[in-house]
Amino acid sequence: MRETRRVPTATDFRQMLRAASLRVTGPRLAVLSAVHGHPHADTDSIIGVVRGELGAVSHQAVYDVLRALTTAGLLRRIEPPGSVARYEARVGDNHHHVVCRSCGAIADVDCAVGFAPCLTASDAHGFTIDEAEVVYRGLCPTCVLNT
Amino acid sequence: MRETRRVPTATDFRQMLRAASLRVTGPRLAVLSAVHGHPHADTDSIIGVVRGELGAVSHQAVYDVLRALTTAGLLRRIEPPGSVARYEARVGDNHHHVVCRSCGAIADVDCAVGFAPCLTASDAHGFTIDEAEVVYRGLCPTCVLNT
DNA sequence: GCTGTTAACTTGACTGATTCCAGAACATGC
DNA sequence: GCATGTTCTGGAATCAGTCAAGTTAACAGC
Repeated sequence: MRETRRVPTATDFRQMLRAASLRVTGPRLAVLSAVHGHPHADTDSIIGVVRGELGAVSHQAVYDVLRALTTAGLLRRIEPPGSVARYEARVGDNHHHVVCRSCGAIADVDCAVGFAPCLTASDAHGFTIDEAEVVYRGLCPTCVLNT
Repeated sequence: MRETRRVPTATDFRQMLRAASLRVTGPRLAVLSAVHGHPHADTDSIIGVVRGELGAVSHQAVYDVLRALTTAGLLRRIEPPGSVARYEARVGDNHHHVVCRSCGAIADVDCAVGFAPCLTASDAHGFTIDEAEVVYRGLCPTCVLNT
């Protein structure tokens, strides 16, 4: 059902940027790579990873790149309640997240109820709904053990 | 199915506070009243409403009261992505929210799929899930017209 | 009703995430 | 190569929310 997700190479990243008509720069490649390698990482971690790879990069550049890549659709920004913004590289598939109440760990969850889970709200007050984002809350395996 | 929701009086708020073993103070009554009267209001609006009623109240007091009432279960804190924290007085019933992409308006939505909508995630990575929060995104009636 | 205890409020400073700005550096089309 | 428009740098600003110390006031017990 799910083929092995090949780890994208620098060339892949390059092509993704070109396809989005964005210039290919060091910070952008590094950010793309960092997010692919560290799903659900917050901005600060990403800055750390990028700096580890490139040396000195301003936090401003990372914020800028993250926003550019997000609006270009190469990244997805998620904002779990009680946490700072995080980014992930899985885009385009309708998946959601579990957040651990205790340690804040995040994992991906494919929705069980098909592709548009709760899109059929009973009474939407006249809103035109086009997306439903689900955040599950609970305890991760580690925290369950330490209860 | 749904009886008329009586607007709570100051006496009701008083009793709610006592029931939660919280002291009855002016700021607390004013905050409770403000949130009941302005659902989905952000902290700043609540501060405004409370000051309009009581005169000078420190923002710290309002933050403090909001947290106390939230942990006591009298209020619910919601954090829509891209917006600051908001509070509402509907607690205890499993309902969700629609957020307008354009103007940020928020409305309540009762979940269509019963009482525990998407709690059955297909693969929860070993997480023990106990709650699902759904945020619908779309356009409110007003913004649909202005498209 | 008075009083002591202790929770709640005030004041003011502070943190941490994010954004804005102006100038320097750079990728890319010609 | 060169011009040009975008991107990056560094610093400062903003904004929601938190911390800490001291003062005030709710309310339980007399």
